[in-house]
Amino acid sequence: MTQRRVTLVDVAQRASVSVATVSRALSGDPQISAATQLRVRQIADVLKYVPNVTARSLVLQSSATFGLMTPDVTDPIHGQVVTGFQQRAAEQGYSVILSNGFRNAATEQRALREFAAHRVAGVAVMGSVLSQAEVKRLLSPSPVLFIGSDHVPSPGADLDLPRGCLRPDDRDGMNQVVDHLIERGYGTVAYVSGSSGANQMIRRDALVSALADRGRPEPVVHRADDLDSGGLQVVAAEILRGRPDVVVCYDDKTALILMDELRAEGLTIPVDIGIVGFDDIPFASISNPRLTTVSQRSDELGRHCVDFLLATRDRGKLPRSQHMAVALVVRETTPGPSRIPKKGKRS
Amino acid sequence: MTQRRVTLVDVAQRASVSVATVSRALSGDPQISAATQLRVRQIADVLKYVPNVTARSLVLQSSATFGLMTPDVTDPIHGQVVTGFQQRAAEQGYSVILSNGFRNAATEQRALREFAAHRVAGVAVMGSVLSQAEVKRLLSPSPVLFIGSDHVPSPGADLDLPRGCLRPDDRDGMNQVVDHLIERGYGTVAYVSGSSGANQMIRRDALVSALADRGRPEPVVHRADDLDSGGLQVVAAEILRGRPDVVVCYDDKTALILMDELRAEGLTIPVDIGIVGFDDIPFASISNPRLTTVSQRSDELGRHCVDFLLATRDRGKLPRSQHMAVALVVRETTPGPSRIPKKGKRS
DNA sequence: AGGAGTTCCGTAAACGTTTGCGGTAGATTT
DNA sequence: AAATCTACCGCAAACGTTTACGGAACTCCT
Repeated sequence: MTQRRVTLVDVAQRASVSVATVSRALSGDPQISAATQLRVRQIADVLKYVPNVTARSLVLQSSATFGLMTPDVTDPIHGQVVTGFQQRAAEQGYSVILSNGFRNAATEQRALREFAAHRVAGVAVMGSVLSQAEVKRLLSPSPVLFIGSDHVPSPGADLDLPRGCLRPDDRDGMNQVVDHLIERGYGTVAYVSGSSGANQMIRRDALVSALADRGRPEPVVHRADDLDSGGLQVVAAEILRGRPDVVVCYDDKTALILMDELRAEGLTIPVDIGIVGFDDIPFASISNPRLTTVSQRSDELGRHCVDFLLATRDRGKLPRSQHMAVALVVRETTPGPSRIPKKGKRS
Repeated sequence: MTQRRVTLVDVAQRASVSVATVSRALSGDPQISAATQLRVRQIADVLKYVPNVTARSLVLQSSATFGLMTPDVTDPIHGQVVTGFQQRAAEQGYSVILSNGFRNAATEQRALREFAAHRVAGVAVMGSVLSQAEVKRLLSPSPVLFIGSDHVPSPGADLDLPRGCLRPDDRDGMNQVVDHLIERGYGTVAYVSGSSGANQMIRRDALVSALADRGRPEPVVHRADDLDSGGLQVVAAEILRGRPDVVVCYDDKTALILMDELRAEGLTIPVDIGIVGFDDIPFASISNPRLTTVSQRSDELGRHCVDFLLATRDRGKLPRSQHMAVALVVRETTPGPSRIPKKGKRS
């Protein structure tokens, strides 16, 4: 804390060259002779020189830093995205500033302002309660990428695709789910939404479309706003009254909590009722019974985000919005309404 | 991307004052008249001025930024610490750069160097595979705080306490666990370690001490290095042979996976065997059966970390190492060896 | 009326980099 | 021997802040 950190001038003095030469030598500028480069590098090494990125950012007018805002890293699905994002960013020499928005407008605004103050090279936002316009306004002119947002073209539209959104292919996922449900002989299906705003609607709509496309009756949808404080308890009660054959949930977290509530109500899964989740978080594969869900490579999504941002830097504008591939993974919570699950190894 | 961002100069020109005045006005310096302050603030507002923290950091020789290195945010327990850390940091006007070390020495070194390059105001490190000395060396002179490390005084020592470590009170936790186990009539107990290095030893030692203090036989300890790729499968097989009454696990994640493996082997929990975890991650309370575990407020731990770091800034040296309070929460996996669990509401 | 205080603001240096431009020395050509 | 070229390197400006210091204008006292 007290001693000064070693700077370029220290290295320069020790090497009897100018700071310019040191800077160039360390960056491998061919203008500097190989001999000098080596010598400078060695001296920088023994002096334990660490470049000051804030100074560098200042002159370069851009910091090798990305901002990443999530509702809450505690959620496994967010954690995976964050991990992938940070990992890929590090590979490309970028740091990432993390901020939790907690689905609170004021907190999110503060977080985005913080990113702007840091002059980040780009920002990825997931599950914001703010409008995309406001987010862009706060961050401008840094490129922003929306993870799991809805400005993604429907299969019909082709021209003038929206840009800067990345989300799992809910439509495909729900199609797979419904096909599976039909094959297993389920009749009535219910849907229970999670807590995140616009996000869940997309997924819900994907389910109702999938059902409709196959001539199936509409699902009854239950809405749970507050997952953590017993919001699913009332949903469980509703479901107990309705008694659908299977309930598909907004995400695995919702599904897992719901399973607990349903068990508390005396139901046994999957004998009395089937459950399907979405995301395939790690705990989905070790729950009891193991959860059938649609798997998305969230870490890949995170990694892809920084590639998106990097491409923006190179090409000047954000790439087109994209869907990430998903895949249904059938486990133990959807054996078919009449079949009794058999104990055994994992799927 | 293309347009320039508004700086102090822009505001100064518009307000017909000097940049110094603008700077002071925005920071509420009493040297500037109230009238001028108001006017400057308004102009800064309409111009949407956002201060450039990299420039500020450069002149202040310290960036309002903390570094936080975790093995992997995907782990819920780490996610909670990160969340608490970031939240408290934001409250204090600090940003946090997140980096995953993945328990890989080279990756961790890169991450720490990155922190040093950012001239962070402090760093919190959890679950590193590097030695504390090396971490300090890489980061010097920034203060470093070790989360879950072992330089914590044993209850005997009092003088010259080590500094800069924060971890849950494993000893107290394991005492509570063992008391509970005895009360419930468990006889033989096994321990299975997780994957994190020095960390798990502390917890294991806490368990064996707790057992020894109460005149109980030593636990047989199983070691699982690789949680994700079936490392617990062989442990489950071992346990099947040993058939202890109860197995206490390094953490909830280990416990939950082990439960799954044990079920796959045909055991039913808790009738055939009891399980206790550590951490009380969210999924511990909704597993089937619900996991009894010792709860630590990981988010509080994270928050406390930034207070630690802040205190270091003010007082010049790191505060003494501390234990965080923990509390046993009894749920359904330890009803006693003979009792059959009854269905019902959560504990 | 002149000096001392007070209040308010501007000047300029500094933080550690990067990089365009110019310069020097030696080598090569005329 | 003068001129051109090449290879290497230094000078200095710039990035956007903060803050010590000085200075102008005004008030108040004697």
